[in-house]
This record gives sequence, structure tokens and C-alpha cells, in this order.
Amino acid sequence: MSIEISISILITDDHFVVREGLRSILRREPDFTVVGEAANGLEAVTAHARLRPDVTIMDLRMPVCGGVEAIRRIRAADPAARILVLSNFEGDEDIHAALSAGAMGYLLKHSSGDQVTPAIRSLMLGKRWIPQEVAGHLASRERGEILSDREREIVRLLVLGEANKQIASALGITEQTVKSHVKNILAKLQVRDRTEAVTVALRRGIVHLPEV
Amino acid sequence: MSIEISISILITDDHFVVREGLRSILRREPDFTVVGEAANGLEAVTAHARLRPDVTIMDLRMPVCGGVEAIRRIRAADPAARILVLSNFEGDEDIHAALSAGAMGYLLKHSSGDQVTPAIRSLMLGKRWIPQEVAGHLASRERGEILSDREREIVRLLVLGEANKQIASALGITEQTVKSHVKNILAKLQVRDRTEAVTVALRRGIVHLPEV
DNA sequence: CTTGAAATCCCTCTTTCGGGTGAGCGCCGA
DNA sequence: TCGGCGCTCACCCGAAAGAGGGATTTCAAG
Repeated sequence: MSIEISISILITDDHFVVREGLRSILRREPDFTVVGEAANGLEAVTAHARLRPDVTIMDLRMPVCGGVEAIRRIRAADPAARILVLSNFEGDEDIHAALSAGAMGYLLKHSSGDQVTPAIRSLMLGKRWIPQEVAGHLASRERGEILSDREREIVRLLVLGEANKQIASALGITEQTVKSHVKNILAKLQVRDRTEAVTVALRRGIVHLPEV
Repeated sequence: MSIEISISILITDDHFVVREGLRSILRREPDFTVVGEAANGLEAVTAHARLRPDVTIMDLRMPVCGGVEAIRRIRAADPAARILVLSNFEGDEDIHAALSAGAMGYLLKHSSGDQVTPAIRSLMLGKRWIPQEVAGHLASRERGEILSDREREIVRLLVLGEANKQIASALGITEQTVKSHVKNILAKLQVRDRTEAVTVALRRGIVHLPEV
């Protein structure tokens, strides 16, 4: 029934142990071949260009170049690239960003692990692979109020603890405008103050904590 | 020279892929035997009580029961337990908490992976295993100003976006007192306002984002 | 016993936040 | 063409936050 064609796979994750775990899992499938590894987004892009794997497993949240950006570049170079995101649950925003960047599947690291293989096979059949739990959060974001570019920029500065006045001068706008934006942000995120806005934005993956 | 004695190991991590990766790495050592797995702190405690492994590899940041608490309980039941923390870099506070809870080693998931085996062997010799990068952060915390219990409790409420008045009623103290605490917190963390205090506290591992 | 840190409370003063309300401009899709 | 949305700015006002001061008790360590 099934034709024996080897499926080449590229693993991208900044954690050695995770890469090793994936190798171990994928080894069990006779027709799977891990053709390369990458420890960050940049490596993933160059490795994909060189190896042209059938499927690329991609972590989000990596140094040097984030997973979303890597997905975008890989898909730009090869629109047929099949990319499976393997991520901690970063939040609605990350899921949406990864999928709209061109990822075909989204797996959670918490998942039991027996989903990796079927996910890859699903992608090989040209089908998406979005687990229920992930799809739910996607829907909640879809029906929800997302922040505009400007608002996301403001949130990024809120995370740094900047006052409205400082945000204003940083963006070259009036403090009044900043207050308007903050007001809209609080309403959209349904929070009471800027501090809660920050934690909600972090949990929903709208922004991330600055590195170290 | 080396006596062939099997070293029994318990793996604790909530991510299946990580557990699989560790199994794969540990398999390469003939005298290593993985005797069990745990997916959270509670499982780790019961598994340790049952299996009495020579070494326990422990992730921090797990559901149900955090790694630090698990370490504490395991060491309470078995003061000779050797525990090796394998963690993302959570921040100074987590490192210190884990070590003072009784962990004998601290590995970063970013590390190249060839450190797992020597770390375990080091623990078997009764020696600690603290990498340079980790030790540096430990020192920076040591020479630093840590928050008191009460202050940490306040920060936990700051993360939720609570106002001083609400924090006061939640803790059964006066708003004035809360303001005093907040003032001290800002000074100790060297930040300007409560919002920045939250992000700094998160980065330093003093508190964590509430689950979903 | 003394010292010190932690936790509690109090007062004043200035700045910042956030709510309410309104308005002009540009762009895009119906 | 028109409405909606994003971005911009404005004014008012009450509440909250933060910067200054001090003050007390408790409790453990030196």
C-alpha cells in the first residue's frame, strides 16, 4: 500500500536535548531521514536552502533570528516548503504569526510525542496539522481584538517600564497620543492598567521579554 | 580503574521530547540506566521514593508542582539524593532557589549536551556541577539585594496588575504599608516604576507568569 | 544587650495615569 | 462615495503612584 520513499527532515531548535529527542523519535520511522540540524533561525534558512528537506521542524523563540522570521524567509525562497512548528505554548499571537508566515503545522512540546510522526506524514500529504488546543487559541484570537502595529510598538515600550512622556519622545509623538493608544490597548486587552497590560501581552505572545 | 557499577537515573521533565532526548544521550553510557520518568514535580517525588535513583535530572518550571518544591521534598525524604537541575535559564532567583533547596548541579538546556554525562559523574563523586555562566549569575545575585518574603508576595500581586489599594486589602494591611514595600522593591530592583519592576522580576525569575 | 533587618503604619507633595469627550486626517474597502 | 479604522492631538479631572520625610514593633543574630 504505502510506497517506500524516504522523507528528509531538517530539525531546528536551539536546545541540544530537544534536537536529540527529535532525532530519537524520528529514528523509529524507517522512511524518515534527518538530513540536518540548525540551532537558530539563520542556520535554518541556510540549511534549508542547501538541503531542501521535505519537512522542516521549527522551534519559535530562538536567538539570532526568531522562528517566525525564519519561516518567512524559507517560504520566500521555497514556497513549497513544509514547515512544522514545534513550540512551547507561546500564546495566540505566536501561533497566528507562525501560521500566517507559512507554517503548515503546529505542535506543542507538551504533547505526548506520538504526534510528531503523524504530523509530518500529514504535511507530506499536503494537509495542515493543527491540534485542537492550538486551534482553540487561534479562534480566540480571530474573534478577538488584536493590537495595531503602533499599539504593539507602544506595548513594547510599556514592557520596558517607560512613562507615557518617554514613550512619546521615543516615538516622536505627543504624550496625548500615547495616552490615547494606551487607553485603546487597555480596552482591547481588557485590563485595568499598564502593568496588567504588560503581563497579558507577554502571556498572549504579543511581545516578549527582552533578552537578558 | 573504573569499577563497573550501574548508575540509575530518574528523568523529570514535562516535555516528552526532552525526556526522549535525555534517554538518547544517557543510552550512550553503558553504566547509565534510566529507571524512570516523571512529567511533573509530584510524579518526581513519588517516583524518587519508589525508585531511589542514584541521580535525578530535574526540570524547573513544571505544572502541578514546581521543580524547586519537588527538590525540597525529595531531599527531605532522602537527604542523600543527588539532583541535577536541567533548565532553561530562568534567572538568578531560580538558580539560587534550586541550589538552596538541595540540588547538587545546574545545567542549562542551551548547553552543548556533552555536559550531561560529566555532570552526572561529578554528582556521583559527591561533587557539585555548576557551569561558569550559571555561577556568574549566582554571584551577581549573592552580592545583590534580594527581596524579602513579603516583598516577593507584593511583586506577585504587581504582576496581576493589582493597585496598591487592592494589594492592601488582599494582604490585610494598609495601603501605606504597600506603598512602603513597593518603594523598597523599586529601590532594590533599581527600576523606576512598578511596570518595569514586573518585567525585571520576571526576567530574574523572582516570580513567574501565572499559568494561562 | 545591642544592632539590624523586616514589617507595619503615618504625613505631605508632585507627577503620572486613566476616564471621559471630542476632533481632524488619510486610507481602504463596501 | 461613504463609513470605518488607524493615528494623531487636545482639554479636564479625579484617582493612583512615587518621592520625600519619620515612626513603631518584633525577632533573630551578633
